[in-house]
Amino acid sequence: MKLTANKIAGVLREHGYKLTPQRHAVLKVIAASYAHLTPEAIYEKVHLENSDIGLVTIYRTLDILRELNLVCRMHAPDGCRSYMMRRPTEHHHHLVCSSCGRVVDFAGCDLVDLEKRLARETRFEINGHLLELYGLCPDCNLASR
Amino acid sequence: MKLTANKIAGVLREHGYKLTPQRHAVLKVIAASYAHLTPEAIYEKVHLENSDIGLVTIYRTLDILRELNLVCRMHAPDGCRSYMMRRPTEHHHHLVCSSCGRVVDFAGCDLVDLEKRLARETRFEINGHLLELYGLCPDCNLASR
DNA sequence: CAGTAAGTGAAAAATATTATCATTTGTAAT
DNA sequence: ATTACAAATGATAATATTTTTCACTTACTG
Ligand SMILES: [Zn+2]
Ligand SMILES: [Zn+2]
Ligand SMILES: [Zn+2]
Ligand SMILES: [Zn+2]
Repeated sequence: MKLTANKIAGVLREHGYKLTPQRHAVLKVIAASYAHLTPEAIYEKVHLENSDIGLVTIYRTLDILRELNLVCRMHAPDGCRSYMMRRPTEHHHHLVCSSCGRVVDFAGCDLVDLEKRLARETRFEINGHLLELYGLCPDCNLASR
Repeated sequence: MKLTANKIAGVLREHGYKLTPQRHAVLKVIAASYAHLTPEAIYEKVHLENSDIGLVTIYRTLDILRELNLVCRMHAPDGCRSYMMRRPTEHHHHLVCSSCGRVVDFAGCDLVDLEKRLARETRFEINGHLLELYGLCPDCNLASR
């Protein structure tokens, strides 16, 4: 995981944002996790180390991290708002374990043919898509036998 | 649109639900629309004709209609909970106009190859997906020039 | 070290959804 | 038709989620 404090500071400053301990704490929690996390979950994890951060700041920070492409906001099987470290820089999607929340990023969604076909058939101008795959990760799958 | 009152009544009764005027009103509003509607929007439309239906009943009714596969619950570009008449009976997805909300259903999402590849690579047991396409319908596209 | 704009926390407000409960009503059996 | 009763409803309250406001604090600049 190549997310040095320096790099974060750089990205924030580049865009005129200050590097506050709160922002650092939030990013640290997200960077440490390979599962998606809700704002509430992030709040709780942040609190274990740093108990004077308000939930509001979590929300505000997440908005900024999202804007700077440092995190992905995603739709989990059980909720429409959670966040992940953004690890691939290119267009990608998420395969999510509905039991433990673990996420595997994948590229190559390859919807262009479908989109072309539909654009032709419907005359829509298609400009985006939402795609998430759900399932059970190997660990949870074994555990459930 | 082949949604006769009789047919609705039948589906409801088959599953032990009563056919109330409220349920009929909700379904009528949804059946008349080719755009996705939020619970609030449905509430407002229902009220134009029938002002004594509570929002709670809208929610309850939508749950049931969803369970009976009479409506689709979907993710719109601007919100994670809206409803559409379910017109195709088979597995399908939605192409949504982000300006007017109009929805075109389409089948043939064809994610099986992708899912197979990922199942092999990740050892996940994949059991579902969320897919919505977004764009501008021909009318809104023209209007925006 | 200031000076200052940006950031923060606490609280309140705005939204969205679900639960509770007394009353009403659709249905089916008289 | 009348009745019996489980199911459904509306009003209200409760819960949950997200945003706004504002006085105070702090990270950055020079
Ligand atoms: Zn991602
Ligand atoms: Zn994609
Ligand atoms: Zn549909
Ligand atoms: Zn599909």
